[in-house]
Amino acid sequence: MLPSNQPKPKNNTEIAVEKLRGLIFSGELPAGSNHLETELAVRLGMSRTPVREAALMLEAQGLLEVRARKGVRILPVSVQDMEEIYDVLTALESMAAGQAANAGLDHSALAGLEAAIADMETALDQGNREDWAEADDRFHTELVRLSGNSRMIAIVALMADQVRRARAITLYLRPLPVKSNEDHRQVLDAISAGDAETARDIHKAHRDAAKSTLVALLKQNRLHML
Amino acid sequence: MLPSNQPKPKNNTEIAVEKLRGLIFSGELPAGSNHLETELAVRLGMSRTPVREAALMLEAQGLLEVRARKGVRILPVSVQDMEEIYDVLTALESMAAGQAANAGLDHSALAGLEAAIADMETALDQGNREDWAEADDRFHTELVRLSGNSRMIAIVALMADQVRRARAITLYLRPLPVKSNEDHRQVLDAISAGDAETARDIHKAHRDAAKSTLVALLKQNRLHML
DNA sequence: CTCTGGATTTATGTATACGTTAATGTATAC
DNA sequence: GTATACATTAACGTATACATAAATCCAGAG
Repeated sequence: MLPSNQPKPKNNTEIAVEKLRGLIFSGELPAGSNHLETELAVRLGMSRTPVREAALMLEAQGLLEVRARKGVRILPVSVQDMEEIYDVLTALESMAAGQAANAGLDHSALAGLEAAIADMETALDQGNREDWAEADDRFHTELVRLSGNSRMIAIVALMADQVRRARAITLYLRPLPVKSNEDHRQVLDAISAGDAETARDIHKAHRDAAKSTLVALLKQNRLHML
Repeated sequence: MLPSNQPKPKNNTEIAVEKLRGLIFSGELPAGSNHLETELAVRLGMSRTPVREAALMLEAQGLLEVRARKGVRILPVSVQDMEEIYDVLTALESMAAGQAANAGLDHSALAGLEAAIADMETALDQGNREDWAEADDRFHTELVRLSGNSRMIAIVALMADQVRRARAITLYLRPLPVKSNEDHRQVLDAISAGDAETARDIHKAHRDAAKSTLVALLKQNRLHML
């Protein structure tokens, strides 16, 4: 079978999950806002059943909250939430970096990381923060993907989702991430060299620094909720 | 308000989640088995709607799979699954151990860990594997609880759920966990001493060893699926 | 005897109706 | 003027009916 790029037929519940995620990330359903199931059903052009099922799934993913007679509430992300999420990401990604170093991956297997770093550098030179953020995200996703651990991949994706809005806001508040790019390069070098401990340690330090920077930024700007 | 031990009123979906979890862990719904929604609804004494919603939630938790026209399938846990889960637990718990060491916790805050270790030692002396497993579980849960990271706590609980059946089976196959108890004690000592790096490293080594033991045991006994 | 095509069955996916319950608003008593 | 109790309302939780699509079964041809 040829690689089918056909969008496989999805049921309405899956469609509702995707649409709601889109509405949340785009800010059309802002953090803290409440929405009745009926209202969302009309908006998505389907009945309450799939909308309700989608809401329950998104609740499990930590994006919203289903409350009796109050509708679904889009969960805001507090500074404390950000700290929690960064810690989880740090723990999992650092392990992934160590495992990648131990896996003895050849050059081609590391091409994804290499490309992400190159793109980050290009974006940085051009001062294009959006592109940098995309490539940075790609680096972290790829790092975890190399672990081959499906649970790790899923958890990291979930956590990344939860901070997506906050990152978009702080993207233009933070200093240009020059140090960050150096860190990424060092992590890749350690993985190439098969040095698991260095890969782990550098990545952990990188993430911890990113967390500190972000938290300080949020507090400076009085952004306690996002 | 006095501490209300009244079981707070739960809706049928929550009840269905609990009952289904119970049926899965008890083995009444064995790994790999398929069950129609209607059938489960009759069994739980409610209509399909809450059963279906519960199934979707349990699917998000990785305990089963909802397939169109094939009913829900209780997911078996393969050796590879166990490896993945142990790696996630290792990463998160190790970080938690390090954070606990850095938190400067006093003796009373560590009482839970202390008690768990004491219970493990008692159970070991008596050769009571069930009690040992319970106390071991408590140690790991408590370690993560000390981090105060609600996401970490939730993820660890989820992962622990998925290996619960497998652990019950291997509990009587494995050698008596003498080394394990020594490890726990060392982790607690490092936390007490505020030595984050040692706490992290020892705990990681402990978990990695546990994973190796378990995987070897499963393969020796041809238990590829649980 | 095997394989193919179509009819049939059946379980899910979805819509909808209804009961339940909590929130809101109003009226009355203090 | 305030507080309380009751009526009203509105949204969810649940049951159920129905549409849809896949799996099964059977017949007929090769």
